[in-house]
Amino acid sequence: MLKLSRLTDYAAVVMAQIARHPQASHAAADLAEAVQLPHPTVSKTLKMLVKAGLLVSQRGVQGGYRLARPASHITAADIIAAIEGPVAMTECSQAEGECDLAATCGVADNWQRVSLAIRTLLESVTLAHLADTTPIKLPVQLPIQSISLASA
Amino acid sequence: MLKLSRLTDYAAVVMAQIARHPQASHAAADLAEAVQLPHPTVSKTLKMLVKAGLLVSQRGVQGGYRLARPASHITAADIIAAIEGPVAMTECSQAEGECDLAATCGVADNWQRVSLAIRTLLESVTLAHLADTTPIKLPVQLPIQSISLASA
DNA sequence: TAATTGGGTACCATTTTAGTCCTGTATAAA
DNA sequence: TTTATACAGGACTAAAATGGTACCCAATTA
Repeated sequence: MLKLSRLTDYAAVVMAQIARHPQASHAAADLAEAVQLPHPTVSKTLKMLVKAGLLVSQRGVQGGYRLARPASHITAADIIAAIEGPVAMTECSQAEGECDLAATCGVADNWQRVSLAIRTLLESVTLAHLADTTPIKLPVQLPIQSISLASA
Repeated sequence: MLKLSRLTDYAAVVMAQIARHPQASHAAADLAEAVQLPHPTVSKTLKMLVKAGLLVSQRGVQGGYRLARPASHITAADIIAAIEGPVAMTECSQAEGECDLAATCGVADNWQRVSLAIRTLLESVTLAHLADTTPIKLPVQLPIQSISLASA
């Protein structure tokens, strides 16, 4: 299904929540309340986002989390990578060494191109887009079609 | 990682193998040999592809598998869906009923737009592309960029 | 009728994921 | 300096998904 993990979903929701009030410091408990998810789980997610450098944290009274940089400079790919690791479609596309089956595979190159296209797409969607409640109007039909046609 | 399952990877490899010899009937054992994967696993994958309507099978002596339609009319999205179910990024984007958290989610709409863009991309890549050993040249930089800009 | 080849399904082992909890540490206010 | 607050890090468990195998049945053809 090419599905995101549930934690990644949480991460996006939480990041969006923070992005809507960028000047404030957000405690984990407050965020959990705001998005109606269990505190420990939200907390775990936040820690991962800090480790990935998307959030900065402040301990102690009045502490909490803030964006590490403007929402327009944080991409969907960043958020996904923070929770799930590098965005890649196949195992061989992230392994260092060659895949044992490279000789008989025959699709590796083109899969990687598709993977790259998806990554580029995800890098072009920012947290600012996601946090905005007004829809992004994606004119997917035409530009995307042109990608496949390029090979024909 | 937005990664495909390993079986999906196998499916793509096997489909590409069949697509390169579209007129022949391919027995599961022969395909397993050709792609250097265990027979039972390849067999399982083939059954899923038949059930999804991407391959047709013939039992008995000289039986085997063939493409159900030309490789140019089978998409990457078809293959992924055959193994993993419908292509969707989030759980809520495939569930019938509303998500309980819809009220506090705040990113649902735009995630779905991203999901749609990816699906459209995957639908634009055909098995003919994947089976071709010459690379598809994807000019991803420009057209994809234009998608995000459309919201700005 | 016998050999071949796919269909369907059940099953198990392993890995991944989700979720919780506990202990430690930094901060700020009293 | 003490104390309450809030994050850091990691261990741990339970549940689910995944990968892989095996078995028996059905269809086809020689």
